[in-house]
Amino acid sequence: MQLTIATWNINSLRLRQAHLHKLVAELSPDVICLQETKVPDELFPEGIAQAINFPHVLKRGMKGYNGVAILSRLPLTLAENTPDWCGKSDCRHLSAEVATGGAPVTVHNFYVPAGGDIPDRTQNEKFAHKLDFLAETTAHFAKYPPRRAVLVGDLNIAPLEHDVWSHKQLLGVVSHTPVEVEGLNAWMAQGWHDAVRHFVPPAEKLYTWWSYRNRDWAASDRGRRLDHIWVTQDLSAELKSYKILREARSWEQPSDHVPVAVTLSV
DNA sequence: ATGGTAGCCGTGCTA
Repeated sequence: MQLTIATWNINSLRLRQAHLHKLVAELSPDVICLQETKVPDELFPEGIAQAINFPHVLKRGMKGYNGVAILSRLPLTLAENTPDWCGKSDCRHLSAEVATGGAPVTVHNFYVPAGGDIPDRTQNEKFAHKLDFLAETTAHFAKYPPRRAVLVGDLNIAPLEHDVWSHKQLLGVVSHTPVEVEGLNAWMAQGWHDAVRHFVPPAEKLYTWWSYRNRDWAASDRGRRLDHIWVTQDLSAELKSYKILREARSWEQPSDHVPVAVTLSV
């Protein structure tokens, strides 16, 4: 069967429930991974998953910040005992097994710390947290090599030169600094393959996020590719297509991120 | 070099 997995930093699930209908119409996903849901589990709007016919829901949310969720058409089994990253219990990761026609597929949904403004771990503890988070995920997947897995999320790093609108101007800006890129690449090297760059040559500009702090995001087009989909090497030959839903940045009261999806045979 | 906007919740924090 074909499996389509979408990822989206929705920046408040309760505020943008209606957008999920559009996401489903445009991408026809089987699994939707959300970040920055910004809703505690007890206030999670269960009705929205029913309304879009995604009966299987896992969520890990908190008040005000962060929060991740997985909505699925296919049965999910929560992966228990995943690490408490950096000991913060701050709702940045959910992992589940998805029941498919064939063998199950493991999905990881991550929301990596943004890292604050100053790219120096001694001056900025949020940047230190981001680097520590990358080191922990790298060590985790080195210890437990992933198989038949898909990793998605807002990883808050644009690793390639053409994942940002200006490589030179962003080299010192958090999300594109060499130390972050090195950390992300070390993580990816633990068995992962970039499923979107699989389809798009590195010289081609590719963005999934455009700042709110811009009067005309489309005209200036100062984007970054912060949202990613990776697959394990055993699934890379099964990749069929990808889509970045750029038009979502123009939806009414939009998120600053747009959905990304990949389809593979499983 | 600076400021710009958005969402949550309180008059600031995080992105």
